[in-house]
Amino acid sequence: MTDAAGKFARISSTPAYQLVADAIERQILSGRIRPGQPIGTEAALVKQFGVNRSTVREGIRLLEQGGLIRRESNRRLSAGSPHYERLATRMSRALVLDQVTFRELYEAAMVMHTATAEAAAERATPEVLAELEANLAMTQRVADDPAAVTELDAEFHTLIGKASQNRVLQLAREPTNLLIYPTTELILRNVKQGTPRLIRAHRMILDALSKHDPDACRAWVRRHLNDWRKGFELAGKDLDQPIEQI
Amino acid sequence: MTDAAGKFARISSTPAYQLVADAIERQILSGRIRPGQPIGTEAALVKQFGVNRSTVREGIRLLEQGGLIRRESNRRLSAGSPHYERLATRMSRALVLDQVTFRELYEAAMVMHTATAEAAAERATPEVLAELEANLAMTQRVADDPAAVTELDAEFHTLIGKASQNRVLQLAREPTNLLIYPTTELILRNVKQGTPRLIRAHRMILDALSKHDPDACRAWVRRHLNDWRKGFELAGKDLDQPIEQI
DNA sequence: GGCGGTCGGATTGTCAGACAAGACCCCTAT
DNA sequence: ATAGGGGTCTTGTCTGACAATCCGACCGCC
Repeated sequence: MTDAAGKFARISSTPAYQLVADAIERQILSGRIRPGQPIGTEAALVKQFGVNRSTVREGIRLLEQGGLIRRESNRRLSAGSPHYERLATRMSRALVLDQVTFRELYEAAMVMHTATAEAAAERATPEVLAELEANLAMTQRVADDPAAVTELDAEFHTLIGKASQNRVLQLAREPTNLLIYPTTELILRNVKQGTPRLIRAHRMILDALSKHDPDACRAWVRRHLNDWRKGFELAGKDLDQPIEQI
Repeated sequence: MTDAAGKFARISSTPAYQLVADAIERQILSGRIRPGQPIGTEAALVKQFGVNRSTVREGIRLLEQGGLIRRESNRRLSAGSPHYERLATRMSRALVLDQVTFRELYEAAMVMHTATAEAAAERATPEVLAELEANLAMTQRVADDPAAVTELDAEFHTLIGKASQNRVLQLAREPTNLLIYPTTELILRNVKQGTPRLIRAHRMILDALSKHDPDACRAWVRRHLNDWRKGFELAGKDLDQPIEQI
């Protein structure tokens, strides 16, 4: 990017509130302030940085949205590791704004969900299996309520992510989960076979997980996702359409 | 907010600056304000929302960090779709703070990078192939500078993401890219065979992409990642260690 | 007529100070 | 010992102000 010798570096004066935010961020990332530990009061920060309270507050706001700082119930600010859920919503929002198509979503979900399921089959603990079992039982109980089934479906897949014990995969997967979620309800309402097929798929996936059988697990997740795609098309949607806002 | 009659309303008491941020965010997400379009001036927002300028500014800061709003060269604020790079750094930061291990990173990268490469083999355009070719040529030229090779390696993999034409996968993958990156240099410095093997792998991957051969592409990416893992262990690191900060 | 310099308005970044509403804390009265 | 009361601290919001900068318009000069 830097070419001929005569050019000078692009001048960029960083605003003070940005510097404040950077400083606090470094403190947290370097571990000097542990997650959960309270950040100083605004007055203290004013003294430390030697700037006005308004400036400090603007700097804090920069970090607050990112989740690096969160408000306790007391309104007091403390450092907090940004949790995945928040990041995931942000990611899916970016994808929506970028007008990603359902085909891209489907393809990516296929890759990541099968991989997660495979890992989960190898490592699922009895605790997670119990949670999944409870989830499935609840799904069967509310089978005639598409909204409830949809919600439980999302939870089911999040639980599989948990079972995989791979947080990188979990984070990478979560946005697709969020984006698939709103269409599931639409499908369940429009496609008769939807709910029974969903429950059957969950049953088989859970069985495969219990038996620690990665291949069966992968196969059924694949089938489950294909069902989703077919239901999507049956509901009269086009796969190459951009996904809509949530 | 104000209810004198009884204790009915569970007071949510959202701060005003948060409300301002939410309002602006809705405007952008709903498409009423297109990316790149300037948001009003602070004075205008003050008038619209009926709050003080400080409050408006705090609201703006909330969005600024997320990339929903960005400063033009004029310092003027305009809407902007948050781009992946920024999100990716946020995601990798979260993973670091969560003390994710290298094994998790390796496993997730294996899944997503092979899938991306496969998709890229099917869809790579001549333009991207040319970019990759240029990248590889440059890598060979600076083969004795680990830092430069590392940087070009990261770019190589980002280009493969681009070639896959799947933005969901691209976003999901990017954090692993960022996290692998800093260790690559370490490996290249400590392992003699590192650079030639890296170049050879890139060569083979690029050939497979050119021939639109997904299987070969997948195989070589897999080998490339295994090299990374082995190099990591050869450099005396433990796969089950949490990844360090960037 | 084209060019560069200058000026004024608009906008952002920063500051000082103030006040209300809660949250917190310590102290006391029962 | 516990409930209540008051003082202090902290955050959220507002008012007002000023410097730096940017932008556009205007003006004089070649």
